[in-house]
Amino acid sequence: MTARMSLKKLSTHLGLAEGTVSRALNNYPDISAKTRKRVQEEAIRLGYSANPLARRLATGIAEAVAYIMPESHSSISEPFVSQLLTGLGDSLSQRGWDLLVTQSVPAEDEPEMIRKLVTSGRVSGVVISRPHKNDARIKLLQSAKFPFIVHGRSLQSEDYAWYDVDSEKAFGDAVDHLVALGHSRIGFVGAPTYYTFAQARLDGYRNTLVANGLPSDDNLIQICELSDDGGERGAGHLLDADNPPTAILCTTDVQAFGALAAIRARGGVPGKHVSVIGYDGLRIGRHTNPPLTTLAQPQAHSGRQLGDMLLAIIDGGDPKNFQELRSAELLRRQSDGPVWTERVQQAAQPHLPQC
Amino acid sequence: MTARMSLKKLSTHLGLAEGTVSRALNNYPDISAKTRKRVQEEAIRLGYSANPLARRLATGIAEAVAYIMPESHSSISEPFVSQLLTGLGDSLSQRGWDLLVTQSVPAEDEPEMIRKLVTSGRVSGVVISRPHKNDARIKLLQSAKFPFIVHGRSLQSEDYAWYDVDSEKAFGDAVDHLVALGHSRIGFVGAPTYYTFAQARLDGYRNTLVANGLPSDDNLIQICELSDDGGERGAGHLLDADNPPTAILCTTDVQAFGALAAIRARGGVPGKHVSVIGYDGLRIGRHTNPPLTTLAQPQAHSGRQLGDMLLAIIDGGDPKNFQELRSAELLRRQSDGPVWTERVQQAAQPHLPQC
DNA sequence: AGCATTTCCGAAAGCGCTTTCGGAATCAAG
DNA sequence: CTTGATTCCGAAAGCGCTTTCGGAAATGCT
Repeated sequence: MTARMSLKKLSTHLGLAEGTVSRALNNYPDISAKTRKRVQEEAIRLGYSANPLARRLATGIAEAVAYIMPESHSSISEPFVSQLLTGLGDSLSQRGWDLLVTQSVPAEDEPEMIRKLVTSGRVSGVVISRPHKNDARIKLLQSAKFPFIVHGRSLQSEDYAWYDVDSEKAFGDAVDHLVALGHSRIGFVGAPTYYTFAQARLDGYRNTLVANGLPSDDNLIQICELSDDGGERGAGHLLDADNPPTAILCTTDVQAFGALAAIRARGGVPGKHVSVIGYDGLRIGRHTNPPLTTLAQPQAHSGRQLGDMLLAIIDGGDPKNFQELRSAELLRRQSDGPVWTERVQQAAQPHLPQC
Repeated sequence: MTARMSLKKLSTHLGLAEGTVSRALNNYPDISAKTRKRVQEEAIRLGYSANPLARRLATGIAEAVAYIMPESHSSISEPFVSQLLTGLGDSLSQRGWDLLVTQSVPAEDEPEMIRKLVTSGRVSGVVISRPHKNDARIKLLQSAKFPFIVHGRSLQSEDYAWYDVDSEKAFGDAVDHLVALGHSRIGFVGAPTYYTFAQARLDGYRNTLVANGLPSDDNLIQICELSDDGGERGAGHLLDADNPPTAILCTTDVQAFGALAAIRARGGVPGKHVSVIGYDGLRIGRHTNPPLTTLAQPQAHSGRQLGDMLLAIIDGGDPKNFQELRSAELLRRQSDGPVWTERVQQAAQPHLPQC
């Protein structure tokens, strides 16, 4: 590999001052069209491109944003991270910016990590996932007046940018759907409610229950961790109680996988004896036993969207103008069905809705 | 946020020269223990830490490495990416280095992207995944004498660093296992063989077949894409042919999920009528129908390992000394079983091995 | 032709650090 | 009390760019 071309070499080669060449390359208006053309052509001919580190130091623009990895309690790799990063990378690469991935080290807490990140000047903005209802990171970034965007929302979400899916509404839809299928005892496998999304989904479940004239029974609610094991435990408790639910709503697909297992372990057939509905729309849900009915969020391009919005904010846009709420749709596969009774069973085999 | 502390301010505050303070902070031996202590304490008291961009420019060390995202043909998000990044991040953060995630933009090819990345000076090393048998990226990095490590191997792997799992051996083990269960017609759902891992797994399958005195029949081999749909198509072709296999080996778990679906779609019971074995050890395989028997690779800390090795190479270590071959283990769940025959069925219900 | 503009480029001062080099102060030895 | 060797720190030159500023050259005007 030949010695890297520098501005200095390029400028002496062209017989121009460094500053002139720099301005020509950056399309300053005070450079004649002729020399600008000459400079730019020679630059690409010699394969010159400015050293990003030097440029960043000189301009004070980091040309990079950081994605804060969600804390991974249970070493469950988040299935959405890869997709989100791809989208983010797409968005940033159009501008030639870098995507950093960071996580807090065990020794220090996350706000401290973010504080260091922000003050270090390594990045121009950050995106965070899975905010808590009262998220210290968000407050920190707000008070620092640092550009950021949230994948999700906290309780007070008026003053910053976010991209979220209305999971409260989604869970309402799911309850309506189950009620329409005849269910009146609907269980809920929740996640720790310091997560905003966990609270929202619980609210959607509860509120829609009452809206349908059904009681909201706390015995039908289990809060457990965001893993298949968590879901299995939670659903297990529900099923083992007196007067168990005939349907179970789970906060995430991964939990729902565990719920399916819990039902099968007790000799039941999910979708027949007990309905299960998850949330996320993971493709992998097509392969569970039975295929999982789920609330599918349109996360195909959420990363792209987050990136574009963050860039707009870094460019000076008002964060308040970048708040996007998408909605999830019920994707019926085979884990939901009409409420099961002996009568129905004798009359006819309960039909399984098709995917 | 108060104005960021700079070396200059800190040094005038201390009544020392900038250079002196810098050397004190960096533990140069020519600074007296007394002043060094004074400087370091005052630095942390005032919350000073060097601007990374300036340091990187001055030292010429990028203090960052890049992870090249595998090309995502089919928009299938790779389940292992998240875990790998976590491990990589762990390793790098100990040194305070950054982790960049990059991918090639549609407009340019991957080697070109890597060339730019390397010459830009933004990173001190790169890690790449899923190498081809004859990988242009590897050649490029080798000829540039740039520090890198490969997650996997190419055909010629003597001269660079890699971390890989012996999937040839793993597939041999799987064939032995199936033969021991009585199978003699074993199908193979492969991936494009420009991927080294795809070729290795195919080789392991073929060679072990002959080693067991069985013919290697090309009609039992289907090459298809790395997705559940690909696996379903491939397995479907196998099953629809004359004299179909009684067991199917799949290159990845995701493909195996599709194979399970193909069997079920034809009225068969995977693990009973037709055995299926995947590769990856994805946790999600516990929830398929039936739970997938798989070759589990110990990828829990592969990211960490890759990071540590790359750092050692950047520090001047000889890449040849950093080659690590791990092995995968057969994780029996319920998609494999003895070869199915009418006789066996009449004699007794085929038993399903437990997870 | 003469003056006021405008156009275009060179020079220089940073950006915030690191690192080499040399000299002043300190020390031990004669 | 010298001398030579050490110890410790200051000064300055970068790293490779950007950007402001001022002036020379070219242009417009009357």
